Parts: sequence; C-alpha cells; structure tokens
Amino acid sequence: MSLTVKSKVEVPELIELRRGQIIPAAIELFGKRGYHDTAIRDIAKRANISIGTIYQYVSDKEDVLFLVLVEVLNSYLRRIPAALEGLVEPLERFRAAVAAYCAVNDENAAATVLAYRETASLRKVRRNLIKQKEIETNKLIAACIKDCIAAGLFAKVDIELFTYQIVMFSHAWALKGWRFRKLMSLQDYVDGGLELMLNPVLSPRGKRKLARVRASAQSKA
Amino acid sequence: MSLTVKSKVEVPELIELRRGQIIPAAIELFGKRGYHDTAIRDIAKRANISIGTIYQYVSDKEDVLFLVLVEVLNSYLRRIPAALEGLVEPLERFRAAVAAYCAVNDENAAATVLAYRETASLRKVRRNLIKQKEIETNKLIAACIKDCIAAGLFAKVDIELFTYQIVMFSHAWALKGWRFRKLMSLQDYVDGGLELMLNPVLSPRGKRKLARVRASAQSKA
Amino acid sequence: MSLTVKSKVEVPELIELRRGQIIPAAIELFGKRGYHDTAIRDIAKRANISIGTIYQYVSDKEDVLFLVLVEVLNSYLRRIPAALEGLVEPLERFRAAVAAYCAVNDENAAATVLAYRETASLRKVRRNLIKQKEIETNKLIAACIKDCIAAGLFAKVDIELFTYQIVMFSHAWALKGWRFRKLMSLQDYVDGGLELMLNPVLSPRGKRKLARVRASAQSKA
Amino acid sequence: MSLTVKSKVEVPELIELRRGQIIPAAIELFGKRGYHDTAIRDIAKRANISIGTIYQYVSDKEDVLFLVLVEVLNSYLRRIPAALEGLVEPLERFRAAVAAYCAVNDENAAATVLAYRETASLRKVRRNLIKQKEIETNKLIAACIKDCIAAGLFAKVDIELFTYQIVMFSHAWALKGWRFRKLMSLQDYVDGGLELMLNPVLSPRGKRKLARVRASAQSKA
DNA sequence: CATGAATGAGGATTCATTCAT
DNA sequence: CATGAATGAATCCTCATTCAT
Repeated sequence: MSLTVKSKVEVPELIELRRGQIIPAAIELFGKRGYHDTAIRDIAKRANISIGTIYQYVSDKEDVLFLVLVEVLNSYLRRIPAALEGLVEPLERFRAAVAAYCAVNDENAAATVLAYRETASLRKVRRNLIKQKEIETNKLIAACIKDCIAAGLFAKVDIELFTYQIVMFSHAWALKGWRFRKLMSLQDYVDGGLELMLNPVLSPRGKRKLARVRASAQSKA
Repeated sequence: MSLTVKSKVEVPELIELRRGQIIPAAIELFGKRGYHDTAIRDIAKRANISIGTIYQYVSDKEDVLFLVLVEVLNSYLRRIPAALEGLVEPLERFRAAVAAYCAVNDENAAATVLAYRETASLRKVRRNLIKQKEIETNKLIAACIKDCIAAGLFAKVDIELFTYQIVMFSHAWALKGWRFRKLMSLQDYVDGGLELMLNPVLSPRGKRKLARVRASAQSKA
Repeated sequence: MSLTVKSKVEVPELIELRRGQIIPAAIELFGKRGYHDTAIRDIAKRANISIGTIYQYVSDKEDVLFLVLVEVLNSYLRRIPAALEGLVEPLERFRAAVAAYCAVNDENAAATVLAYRETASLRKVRRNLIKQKEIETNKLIAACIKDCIAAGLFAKVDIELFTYQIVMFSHAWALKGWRFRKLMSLQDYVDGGLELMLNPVLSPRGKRKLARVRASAQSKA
Repeated sequence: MSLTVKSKVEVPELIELRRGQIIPAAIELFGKRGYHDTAIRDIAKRANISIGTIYQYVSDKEDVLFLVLVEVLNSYLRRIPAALEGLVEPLERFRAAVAAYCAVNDENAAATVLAYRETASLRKVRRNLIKQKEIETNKLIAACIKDCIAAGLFAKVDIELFTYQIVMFSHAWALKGWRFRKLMSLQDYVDGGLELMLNPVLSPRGKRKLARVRASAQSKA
C-alpha cells in the first residue's frame, strides 16, 4: 500500500512508458533544485506531458520522490553485479566492485546527493524501504570482502565497518565532488582510496596477489 | 552582503540575544522536520518571540538557515582544538581529534544530517562559505596528520584523501546512525574505525608508538 | 433543447438500455454523497460502463442530474394513481393517496432529499420543469381533495394550502427521517398525521364516513 | 474540536469582526450559488478581505459552511422568544410563535433553503449539532403547544407531530416560495395555515377563545 | 523595538470533458 | 459504438513577508 505506487491506469506498458518519462524528468529537476523547490508542473513540462497525466500514474508528489529514489537505488544495485561479471579472482572482484560503485556515484552524482537530501522527505515505511535497498547494495560489497577473507587475502576485519568505509568513500566522491573534482581524477581517487583502505587489511598473501594484479593491469594498459 | 546577515536592529547585544533565541529553535526544528517543512511561525513559537521580531534580526528565511549552518559548522570547528588541548604527542593528538569529531557528530547528529540535506538550499555564495568552513575543519585534522608524518609515525599518505576518509567516517556515524547505533557503541565505532584506517598508514615506528599509547590508555582505565 | 437530453447515439433501445444503467447508479451515488461529491468516474464504475459511454448518452454532468431528478419525480407520479386503482369512495381514495405518497417517500428517502438538495444545481429551464412535475404530482392529491369536497365530505378548504400540507407532511418523513424514524413507525406517522390534518377539514358527514371507513379497515385486519 | 471553529487569531473582538464579515458574505453567496459552486476567493472578494485573512479565522471551507449554518439556526432561535415577549395568553403566544417563525423563514428564505441543501456537506458531528439546534428551535414551539394544552385550549394532540407540522409549514414558505409567493401573501399563508392546523386541535373552549382573540385583533387593525 | 494581523503569490490536486483507437 | 488515457482549468490552502500599532 504505502510501498507500492498506485496508478489509475492499469496497462503495464503504459505505466512503464509514462513513469519512464516522469522519473527521469524528476531526477533531473529534483537533483538540480531539490524536491521542495520543484513543482509538479515543472516535472510535467520537462516530461512533455500534462499535470493530469502525472497524477494518473502517481497519487502524490511524494510518490514521485519515492519512485525516483527507488530507481536511483536500483540502478546502483544493478551496476555492481554487472561490473563483476566474468571476474572470478576475489581481489579483482573486490577492486572492480569498488571501482564500479565509485563510477556510478560519479555518473549520477546528483542522484546520490538527492538520496542524501530527500530520503527524509518520505514517509517512514518508504524511508525504511530505501534504507533496505542501501543495505542490499552494501551486501554486494560485503560479499566481495568475505570472499577475500575466505581466500586468505584479507585479514579478518570487521566486515560491516569495512563495507561502510567503502560505501562512504564512494558516496564521498558525489557528496564532496565540489572538492575532489578540483583535486584529482576519479581514477586517482579510486586508486588512492584503495591504497589507503587495502593496506590495513591485506594479508601477506593478499599483498603479493595485489602486486601481481597490478602488474597485469599495467601491462594491459 | 550576502555573506553577512543584515539586521534592522543595530545594538550588538540585542542581536546576540535574539539570534541566540532564534538559532537554537531553528536548529531543533530544521533538524526534526527539515528546512522546508518548518515555518517561520514555528520557529517564532519555539523561540518564544514573535514573527516580527525574527524579521528584525534576519531578512529572509534563508538567513535563518544560513545562521544555523554557520553555527553548526562553527561549533564543530571549536570542538577539535578543545579536545587537543594539553596533548602534545602527535599520535595521541590525532586519535583525540578523530574521537572528538566523532563525538560532536554523535551529539549533534541531527545538525550534521541537516548540513548535508540543506546546504544546497543556500545561495551559491553562502553555500561556498559553508564549504569553506568545512575545509577549515578538515585542516585541523589534516594538521594532526601532517604532524604524525613529520614525526615519522605515518607513512607519506595523500593527506587530502586520508583527511576526508576520517571526515566521512565521522559524518557516517551521524548519516548512517540508523544502522550503526543498532550494531555498536560509538566507542567501538571509533576504535574499530581507527584500527581500520591507521594500519595502512602507520610506519613501523608509528606501530610501536601505538602499542605504547594503547598500553598506557589501558592502564589508566 | 435544454429540456431534452441530447444523445450521440440515436437508437432508442440503446438509449433506454444505457440510461437505464446510468440513472440508477447516479441515483444511488448522488443520494449517498451528493451531486458535487460524485464523480462521473464513480457513476461509470457503478454502472459497469465506461466514462466515454456515459458521454455518448448525455452531454453534461448536469444532464445526468436532470435525468435522475426527472426519473425520481416520475416514479412518484406513477405511484399515486397505482395506489388509487380500484378505489372509488373519495375519502378512501384520499387516504390511500396520502399513504401511498408517504410510502414512496419512505422507500426513496434519499431521492426525495436529493431533489431538495440538488434541484438548485440545474439550469433554470430544467429547474422549472422539475417544479412543474411536482405541481403535477400535487394535482393528483388536489384531485382527491376536490372529490371529497364535492362529495360533501370535506369543508371548503383552501385546496392549494391543504394539498401542500399533505405534500410537506409526506416529504417530512424523508427530510426529517433522522428524527421521526426514532420516534414512530411510518404507519403511526401516517395515521397520526391524517388525524391531525383531517379533523379541521372533515364535514359532519365526512366524520361519520370516516368512522365507517375505519371500522371496516379494522375488521379487515 | 470539530464542534468549535479554530482561529489563528485569538483576540475575540477581531474574531467577531472578521467572522462578521465572512459569514454574511458566505450566506449570500452560498444562498445564491450553493456551497460547492462558491469559491473561497468569491467570499473573500465579497467580504472585502483577502483569502489569507479568511484562513486565519477558519481552518477549512467546511468551517465557513458550519459557521453559516450555525448562524442561521441561531438567528431563528433568537427570533421566536423575541416575538413572544410580553405575551402571556397561551393561544396568542402560539399564534405569535408561528407567525414569527414564518416571518424569519420569509426574510431569510435563501438561508432556510441553504440549510436544507448543504447540511449534508458537513461532517457527521457537526451535522448532528445542526440537527440539535433545529430540535431546540422546535422546543420553543412545542412549549407553546404544551401551554395551550395545559390551558385546556388544545386537545391532547401528539406534540411532536403537531410541532413538526408547524415547522414544515413555516419552512415550506421558504422551500416552496416559488409557488406560494405567486398565490398569496405571507399574511394569508399564515392565516390560512393556522386555520387549517388549528381546527383539528382546538377544544371548544379554545374555539371560543380564538374567536375573541381574532375579534380583538380585528378591532386593533 | 516588538508584535502579529493581513496579504496574496504559488503549488498540489481534482475531475469534467475530449478524442484517438 | 465503446473505451479510457490525456488534458488543464479551477480550486483549496499554505506560508513568507510586510507594516500599522
């Protein structure tokens, strides 16, 4: 009920089509001006549909925000597995996951910032669902960490803490982009961050492995 | 002009008195309901003054937000030096700075979240000023790091990156409080985080020092 | 033109079929929620047809209200003659007419209330037509009164006034149902009312007749 | 809570002043166009105040309707005792009460019609309060009837029924004004109605009294 | 200086009606 | 003929801001 967004139109293709117009328009405007300073009228204009049409696929302005945030979080949730596809070596997978997550937060910086700013504007149930989605995303990273530990590449660190360190590191690129973008490239950010975060964690075996991984990466480049 | 908040009343003592009523009320309400969902009327009521009086010391609702954010950032800026007072040993100072910053973010979690949510609602000049204040705070931490490096306790890490790692770590306690508070105490959070962040950074000498610092901390307890 | 409801479909059977779906649905909903708080969409849903179909047989929401009110008034117009069928004795006919009119207003209380509430929402021409229908209904009762006078059963009262007294008495059962239904049965209401209204009107002969009519009614029961 | 209308302004004189502007404007417009077809903007314009001011003395459009209906019913409630002042003879009092009630319904015909049309638009609690007020008004008339019975002027009729007969008779002048005003004067309506309604009720003594009352009334005129 | 009543622009939402399929 | 998605005018209501007292 509060977790699903009710639509007056029932044809699934139409719902997909229209929400596919509404959500991107809203992401853009919410990202630029914030939720409260964006009028439904603005979204309608940007989406090239009428106000009335929006209200046929959504029953509230808050519904739009909810759809937007779910979409953002889902897109993050999709990107990490995609980046891991084909990779089997645990350390490589870990590094790919971090790089991918940073990349998403780079491409959708406004959306990440939006999630931080406006999740609080949702009703509690929905706010919780958004948090749940964040936890799910975190699990993807936690899994990589566990694999590295299992493979003897990482010491037995606090997984939750280490996961959040990586999550915050990735979000920081979006949240503090105004600072970092002046100072370094995303590539440097990821490399420097991994350096900083991996050292305390790598076992001796992990260090050797890392050296090899780096060498091969370099030879490819 | 946009950096200072204009007041119709010129008596400095009055300005201080009234703003001293307005700002805490606004911090509380903005923190609870957010900037947009808090009406000037609400702030007036909480501060036990009239709407008219608020507008005598402020020319805008945005002014209130600005004053609030400046106050929050300033309070952070004051806390770190206070925590370092009397300490001379670089590693101890570093650890104290981190602990202090985490503590402030714990005590004023709502304010920290507020800064993340609503800084974007300020005009550009002011937004920049807030960012500047954040940079100043960061410098306090960066200075500790530099001292540790100079003392040969830390390897020559990227200072900016390491500083932000600590900053985000501290903010995370407020931003992700909904998660961490269920999992651990602030003490454990700080300890676990320092463990995670220090290892990659400590020089061999630093590691020995750390062992001693810890031992003495334990004997005190 | 304003007195007839235009239909885009011309087949009379279809018009009858569709309006036969629309009107009952509208009577129910208008009665329950009122004209303004009932949406065409609601009527369509209740009638199991589409909004578009409604607009094929009606050109306005007001058309629906008009059809509804005409239908209500017509049904009243049909009920009185039906109740008089077979009766010849003037006093009996009079009493039957009153009882029948009260009964209709009992069965369709919501519709009677609706007529009072929403006739004013019609355009003037149509409002007048509805009033005309009311006058026609009243004539049925007036005729009974006249017959009683002609038969020497009633004194020469003001027919218009007496008619309206009866009309209002019948409507009151619907309009003030919230009061009367708590206090008495419809039967008691009709009997008590007739007692009250007849006395001032009956001639001596009328009184004797009434006594006989009552006696025979009793013996039947 | 739902029975009182909340005001943001607390000064009683101001509340009285502003509501004294709002309510008459609303009575006029609701009476003319109905509740739903009257916009708050229209009321504001007619009352020569701003929309915002209305909402400082009322929290809802429904509040306005409620205030209007309460005012209408109260004015009725005041008029009957006023008309009875100084009169002691029960039959005279009864006749004066009826005449007064008819007169109010004549002067405020639109308001009476409004009560019939729009009471249903109120929330249940308030609708009940309005009904309660109607019952109170009825009691004033019922009391006159009781006095007449006690004085042996009326037979022992069903008081509730007789009261409502008079109430409906008075309302009918407003509700069916479109008919009666063409046919007779208010004076004739009252006289004719009383004739019709009193006859069945008057005891022999009552009849003699009535004759005297009439004679004296005539000699005065 | 302090007050808070008055203002009205601005924004969310509804729903009668149309029209392409 | 039937359908129901699309439209946007219309309306309620909020709240930042002003200004007379």
